[in-house]
Amino acid sequence: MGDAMSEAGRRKGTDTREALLYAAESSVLDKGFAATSIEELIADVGITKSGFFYHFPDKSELAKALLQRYLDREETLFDELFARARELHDDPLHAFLIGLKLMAELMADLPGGHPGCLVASYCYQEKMFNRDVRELNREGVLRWRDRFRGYLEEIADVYPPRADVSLEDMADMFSAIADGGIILSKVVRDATLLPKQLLLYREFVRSVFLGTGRN
Amino acid sequence: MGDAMSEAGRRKGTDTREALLYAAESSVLDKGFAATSIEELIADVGITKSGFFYHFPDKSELAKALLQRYLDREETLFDELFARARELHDDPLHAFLIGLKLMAELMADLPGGHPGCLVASYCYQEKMFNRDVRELNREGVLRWRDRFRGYLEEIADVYPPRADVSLEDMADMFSAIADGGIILSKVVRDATLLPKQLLLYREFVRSVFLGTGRN
DNA sequence: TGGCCAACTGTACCGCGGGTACAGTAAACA
DNA sequence: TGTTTACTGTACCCGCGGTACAGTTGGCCA
Repeated sequence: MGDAMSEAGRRKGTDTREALLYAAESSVLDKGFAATSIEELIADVGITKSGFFYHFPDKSELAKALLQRYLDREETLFDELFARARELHDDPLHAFLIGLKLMAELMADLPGGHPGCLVASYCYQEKMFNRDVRELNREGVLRWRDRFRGYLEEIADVYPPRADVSLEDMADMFSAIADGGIILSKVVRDATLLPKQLLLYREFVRSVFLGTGRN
Repeated sequence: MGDAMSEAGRRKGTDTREALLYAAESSVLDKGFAATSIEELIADVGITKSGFFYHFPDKSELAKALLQRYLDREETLFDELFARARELHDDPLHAFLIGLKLMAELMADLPGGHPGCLVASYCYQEKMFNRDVRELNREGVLRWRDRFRGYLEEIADVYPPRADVSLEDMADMFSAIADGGIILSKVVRDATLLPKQLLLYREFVRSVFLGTGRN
């Protein structure tokens, strides 16, 4: 497809594997896992069917590797983004708000809009996947929860929050808003909706710890 | 499967069609549209392949009918729920907050948790569907936006909101939270997460129009 | 009573794609 | 020189979407 990471200068095994995963990811996000044919992937990458089965014993191993790669990438993205935010402001609340702003800007700058979240994609095809993959998905979301709960608890030590909101639920809310915002953007075909939702979440966090400046 | 609406006392055409849609919906939400085989549906319903193609010229017509039916059902659910809320309180803000509470309770009472949102499912398999179906999906989400924006504008006439939040974005936020909350609940396998997210959205709406009681 | 029509069944067939099973090979490395 | 890595080539099975009809059955209507 003329994409980066297609047939061009490869060779050397791990590159082919990486190219398969790259091709598979966009196809899975567009059509779903079941409709992503191995034949299509090997055509993109320029190998034979035997070549595919050399790298992945079956299609479910592709699914697993794909999700693992996705979760790892998200993890390092969050690490880098919130580390950068912390460099820009030492206060945990303002650092977090800066991090959310950076995230919104990042999402706004994606050329064709956000390509989609593999966790959500897999969620709506869960019966296609074995226990391993489903557990991987679950652990991924729970790691996001832990990360954000950590940030929020650190904030709550400095800024006592309103009593009646659970920090765990607020942490989960980020995942919900992100996944929901991606769906919104994709279905309505308006790439600005995802960053707007992230900024609304930011507003909510602000109001919980700083108040609305009203009443 | 011993479900309601399987082989039992049917006959008479529209019932068979309805049974096919019923069987298709749960399968699509579990495995995705592509992995939902016609053979599986006709086995559930107890007809032959020819019988299926009598009701739907091809699989994509099944997809369309399925989504249409889903959107209609959601529409009447929202209508009834917020009409009931309006009966319980005449003030638009408090009626809306009651409506969100009712919605959260409804979601909490679903036996096996929320089965999933077809809009989200289709969104992650968009390339499988033709322009008709994609447009139907888009219009469905835009109708949700209009509905909630209507509620929020009515509220804003009485309770001047904080200047820096867009009512349209807040309306979209409901869809995002609902779809995100469903994904959260399904992936983590904790049915309480969806109602919790809906109540957090309720908190946000409250704080925007009534303030947090802080600062 | 006859005829029409809706709602199917039955049969037969095509092509694609996932998956299996090997045997063979070219290049890099040790 | 031999082994390992990363493949290619060939051949084949089966499930499933989809096509194409011809035939059947029960109910309603004239």
